[in-house]
Amino acid sequence: MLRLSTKGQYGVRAMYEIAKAGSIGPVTIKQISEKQDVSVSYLEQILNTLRKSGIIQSVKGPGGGYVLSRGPEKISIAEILRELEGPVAITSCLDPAEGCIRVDSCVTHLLWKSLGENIERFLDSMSLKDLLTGDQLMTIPKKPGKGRQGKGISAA
Amino acid sequence: MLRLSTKGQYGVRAMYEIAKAGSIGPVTIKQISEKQDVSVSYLEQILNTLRKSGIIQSVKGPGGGYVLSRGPEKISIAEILRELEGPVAITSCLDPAEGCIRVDSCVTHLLWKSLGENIERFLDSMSLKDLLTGDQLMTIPKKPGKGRQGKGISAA
DNA sequence: ATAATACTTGACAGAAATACTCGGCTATTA
DNA sequence: TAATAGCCGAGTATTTCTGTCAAGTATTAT
Repeated sequence: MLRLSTKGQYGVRAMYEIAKAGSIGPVTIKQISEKQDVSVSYLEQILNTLRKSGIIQSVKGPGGGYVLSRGPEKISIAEILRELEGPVAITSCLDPAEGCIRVDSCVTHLLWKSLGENIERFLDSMSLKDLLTGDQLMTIPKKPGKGRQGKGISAA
Repeated sequence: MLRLSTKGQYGVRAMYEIAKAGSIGPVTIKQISEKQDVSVSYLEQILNTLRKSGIIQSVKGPGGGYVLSRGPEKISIAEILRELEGPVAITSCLDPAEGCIRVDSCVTHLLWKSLGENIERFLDSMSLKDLLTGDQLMTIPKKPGKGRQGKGISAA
């Protein structure tokens, strides 16, 4: 349940590649395609959306590619996903584009709303920078408890 | 993004109706259908799944219907959704039924894993009982800040 | 017994969303 | 001016979702 579309996933991975290049220079779609194993065509579509939102900028011509518009610590995962997939909307009721007909009579309304807020809070708190510095996290033992686990993972 | 299927939503609403009847007696599919405005056919499918998982029991014949197998405080929303939609799996990588080919090379793996755990913790902490006693919550003012907001809504 | 009630099961079908591909165009620079 | 690299919109195959339908089984009131 609650699966993220590939578009969102690829988008974050693409942003990671752009962020990783950092000050080295623009990253081409082809490079991202090879490193992340996603087709050039599909990436064009994804990166185009992200460019229009102002989160990245493109440089045309030879030596061109994509660069971040801001520092990686100022770009949240939430922002990337929101641009590609719209706002978090557990139910159509909670989708600002659709609206709810029953609101008050729907006993589960608040439940889904809370869950959505919980998720957004998590995604807002995670930045591209966290992804960059988090490479080491990959080697952390399966069982949580020790080591840094990223932020925003507080429970009830 | 991250929408829950109607199956899961209807499932929770159906469970709510069964829980609400409580000790009064079994609730028929027809009653749930009318109160929650979901077709009988579709509910049959949903309730059958929930019955097989042992979360509810059916009583056949006239005067029959469905009853909870345990107290509403012992049935979490997570359990209901898991039966109907499978485990939380933000990406196919994290779906136990599919598995991940890249695990270590996938920089976003831990990110999605943390998000998934965060969501599960939330859903695990919410029970049917919370839904029952939460009717009053519906009238809480739109802006959060005051009043009880349910549990598990802690931020980073 | 038997009729009425109610759950049980599996197949199937239309709609919608997803996950891409394709072809041609525009801008930049060596 | 030619090569590079992004820009753009339409189109399509696939999958998933969201349900419907029909025939069957079990139980109980009368």
